[in-house]
Amino acid sequence: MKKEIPKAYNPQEVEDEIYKKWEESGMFNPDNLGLSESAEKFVISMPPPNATGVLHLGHASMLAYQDLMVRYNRMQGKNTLWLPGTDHASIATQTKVEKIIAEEGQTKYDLGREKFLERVNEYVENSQNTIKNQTRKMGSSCDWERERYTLDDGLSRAVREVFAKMYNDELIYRGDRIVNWCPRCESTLADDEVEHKDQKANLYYFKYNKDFPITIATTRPETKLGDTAVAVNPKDKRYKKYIGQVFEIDLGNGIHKIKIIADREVEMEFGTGALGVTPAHSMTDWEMAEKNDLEKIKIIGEDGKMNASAGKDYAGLTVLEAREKFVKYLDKNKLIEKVEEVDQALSVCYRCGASIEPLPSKQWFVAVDKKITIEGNKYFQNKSLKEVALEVVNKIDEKEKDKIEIIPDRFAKTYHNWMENLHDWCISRQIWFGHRVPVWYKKELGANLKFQNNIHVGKETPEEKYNKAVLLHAWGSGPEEAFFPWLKEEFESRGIEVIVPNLPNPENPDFNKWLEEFEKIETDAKTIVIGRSLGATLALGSASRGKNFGNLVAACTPLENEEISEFFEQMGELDFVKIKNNIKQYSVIHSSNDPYIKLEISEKLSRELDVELIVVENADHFSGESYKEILKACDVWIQDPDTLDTWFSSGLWTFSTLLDQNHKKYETFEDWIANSPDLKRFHPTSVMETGYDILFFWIARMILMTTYTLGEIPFENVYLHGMVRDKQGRKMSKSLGNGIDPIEMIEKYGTDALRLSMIIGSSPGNDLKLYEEKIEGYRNFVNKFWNVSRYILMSVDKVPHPTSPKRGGVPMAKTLADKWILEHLENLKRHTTYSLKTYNFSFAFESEFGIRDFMWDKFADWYLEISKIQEKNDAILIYVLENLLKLCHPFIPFVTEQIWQEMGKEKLLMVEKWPEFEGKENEACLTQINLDFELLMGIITEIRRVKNENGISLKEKVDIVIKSETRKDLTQADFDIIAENRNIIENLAGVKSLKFETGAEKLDDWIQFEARVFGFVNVGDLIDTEKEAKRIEKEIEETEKYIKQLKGKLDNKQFVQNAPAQIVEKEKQKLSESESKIKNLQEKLKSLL
RNA sequence: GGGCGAUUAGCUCAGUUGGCUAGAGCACCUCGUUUACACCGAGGGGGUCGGGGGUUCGAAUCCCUCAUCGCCCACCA
Repeated sequence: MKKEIPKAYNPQEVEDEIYKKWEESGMFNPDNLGLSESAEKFVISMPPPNATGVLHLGHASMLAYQDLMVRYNRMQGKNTLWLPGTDHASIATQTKVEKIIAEEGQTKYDLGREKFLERVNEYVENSQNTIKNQTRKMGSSCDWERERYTLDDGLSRAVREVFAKMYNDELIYRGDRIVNWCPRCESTLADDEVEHKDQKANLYYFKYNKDFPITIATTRPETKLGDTAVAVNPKDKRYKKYIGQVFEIDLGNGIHKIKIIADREVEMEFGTGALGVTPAHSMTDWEMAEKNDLEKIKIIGEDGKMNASAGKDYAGLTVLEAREKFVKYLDKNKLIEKVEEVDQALSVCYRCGASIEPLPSKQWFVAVDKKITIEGNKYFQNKSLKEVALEVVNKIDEKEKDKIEIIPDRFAKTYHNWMENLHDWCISRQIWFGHRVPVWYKKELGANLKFQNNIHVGKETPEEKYNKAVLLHAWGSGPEEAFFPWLKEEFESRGIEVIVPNLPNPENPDFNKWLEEFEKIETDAKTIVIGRSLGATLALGSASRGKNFGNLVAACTPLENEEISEFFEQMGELDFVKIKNNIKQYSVIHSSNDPYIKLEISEKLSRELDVELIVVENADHFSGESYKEILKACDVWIQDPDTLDTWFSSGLWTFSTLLDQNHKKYETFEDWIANSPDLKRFHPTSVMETGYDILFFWIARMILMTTYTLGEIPFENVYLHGMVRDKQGRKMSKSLGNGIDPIEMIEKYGTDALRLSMIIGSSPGNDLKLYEEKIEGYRNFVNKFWNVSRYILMSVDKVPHPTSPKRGGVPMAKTLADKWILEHLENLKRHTTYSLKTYNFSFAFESEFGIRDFMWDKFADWYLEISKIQEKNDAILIYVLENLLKLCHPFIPFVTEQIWQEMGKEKLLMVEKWPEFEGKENEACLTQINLDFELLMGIITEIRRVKNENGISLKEKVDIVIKSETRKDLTQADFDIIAENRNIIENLAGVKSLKFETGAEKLDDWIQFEARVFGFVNVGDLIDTEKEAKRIEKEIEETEKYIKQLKGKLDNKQFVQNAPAQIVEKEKQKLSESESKIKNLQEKLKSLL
């Protein structure tokens, strides 16, 4: 063919084009692979990258491993699907956008829920595009036609359906319990979203008052304002007498009853052995309070500030301010005994790092311990979610085929341990971005609602315009001018008195005074107070805790006048007076996305609701219809304002992505599941490949949700990769400035090089160190491969197609070198296949019989050099190259495909068939051929060495004598091999004439190669005899030592008796080889001196 | 406090059920402008396998212990 091909591989020039070719071929989509129905499947659900920011090395490594598996399996002829997508990542994304708008000087309350969500969606769309393009850059062969996003219409319905199903099975419930609260995110967190940070803290020893008999110790004095008990160990003699007694204390926020209780959990050695119990603000204390029926006083609000219950001295202060103030108070009253520095594990939010406040709150939970039976579900027969999740995963050393196998299996232990200790999962989040909890509350008019807190006041309150409006809550948005005065008029025209109370001065709010005004309003049931949505920069928060503000109506949002008018007409139909008299609060949201009006209730308020609730399985039930229908259907429908934990939707990922996205065809969930073709074809997925850091967050959730919903495991295997770190093993982070940008590396070294640098040296479950020199090294490998191909394509006359002449597909080998390279190629096929099958990716490439060694050392450095000397065998060159390209393709798809195209192939390498081989895949199969060839290599290397060490140029031709003095040396067959391949030795080692001398009587004893070669080569007079003699002396010395060792071993009766016969035999052989070697060395030494 | 992992050449790592005089790549030293490749070729040096103890004929590999580093879990307030 003799082609002109660039001297160096330039990835930048070809990668994009190749990717385009792949994508346009349609072969990423399994439907186009032309496979039969019965073809084995291979499916990976791509762990959806967060819809935030850009692709980092973690994603890049994940894509490299997955694409490797996917390409390998596709070439194996499997029905291969790699389904890509993105995750909305509620808290992470929301936090990110909040930061962005903060730079513009705004908060989410300024924008309101809708405008804010618009901003989020805008942001998401943008970063999704970035991620998608970068995923392509990595060469990912995923099916873009099946791309999904967790907020897609179909996936969202799946979320609602599963929620409803679980609710009906009583696996989802609403409970008023202590939860982890992040004051920064203003949301609850699941237990595993809380991180612990070690830090020093002061442990204060003090008494509540002078008369109190017990000194307590705490690191959080401010919480003592909510104490209702002191716990001691029942065995503690010091306090035994007090157990059961009740003391009254006053810390400035009213009289508290403190009961002395006994609890075995209390450590006698820590502090004073007495623990002040704060039920509302400590997980431990909460449990004690439950057991002992204690009062729970909530003194810290959702905003992280002290509330009214903490007393007027503390209300409105941050926790830290309150702590300082309270310590001062204790100090002033001489109640502090001592202060000690202790180590403490501070709970912080895994997203924003803010300190977590445990708070009691009404939230939605998934019951993990409730046993249920589901018809047609083989797992759930009187079993709990937790039990099933434990049951379907193989333990270490357990290898049941229909169970999930975790690789590496040590993580199975971690999984089981974690799952066993799982508590009910709190799934509601006070985040705006995400799947809204699909629960609508049917408000029975007349129920008593309690207004909570969360009155937000913005500085920009247009006091002049509207006579000081009250802002009731923060969502909704829009031009107040559009509706506010009009709304007031509407009420008044209906004979309702409207009062718009004064706002507290935002600069210096006197909340108590302001609250008093509200108290007054409450007494007048005919009064309505109109609120208006506005940004909240200042929150009243805890100061208003527990207050009933009476009949408040908040109307938010950008309603047009006519709409408002229409709305109130409807309200009239519903007996507006009745509503007025009974509904304490509601708000009206008009969404620009939806054609209907929803009736909603303020965010925080809803948690205080105690109303009948109705779960609506499919919100689309309402869509397309006007709010009239809603209003007709029931009195008032209020959707829960919270959204679901992002892991709730990701937990469905393997199957929600495979459900028919044209979901409106299906009326019921069961119908949808049963009739989605992709779900039938591709679920359960084959491998879940992801980082070990989300084993609990995600893997565990998928197992829970999928076994429950489908009665099927979500995946057969879990392959966990490690984290990418820098050369020192540190995490890559912006603050350290040690991050590597994958895109920058791709531009510099090419995608293939980057992929290899992440695949090599990585093993399941272990972290990977990555640095630029490493990537550079694999760039060199890629270039070497390029040049090997270049040489072959330039020197071969034409690419035979198919390869011929052939013998079972393998071309005829003429020479020893031919046979040798073919033997090793067969071995490489076995080795690569076995390694990939067993997930030993790095091993496939880097080990003794791996790809690197074959391509660079055996093929390029030996075979190609020999092919320049011997009669050229085009068929073999092409055969080896083609096979090597196929074997390497999953690792380095771009360069291999490019070479394949240079060869003039019509079909894409991507869909070529994986090389076949005979024999066992996990055994190296090397024969006499290999030993013979190694003899040649050994002789050549020895001649080169001697020449090199004696300053003789490799090019300079010398005379060489190969001697064999003893009968255990070279056999006649060996001499035949050497003679046959004499020209190779002469060319590669620079030899003028090659002579043999043998003193052996019999040459048929077979012995190992090292002994045969070492010391035979004699280059005569050309060497520095003194230097060479020294070297040989040293060698003799070492060999003698070795012989002594071997003899000692063989003289040991126990060794001969106990060791397996073949081992003993091996040792004997080694001994005879060494003895022979030493004789040769001595002989040589003699001839030198 | 509990659990897991790591510790092998200057660096990054192999070393699969215990059995080649412990290997590779990079770096290093010497030599080399042979039309595939200097992103290369030839040759070479370099390790008490973290320390100590044990099991065994035999240990980098199995057991115990100590040390250092890293990670995960946990309500010592």
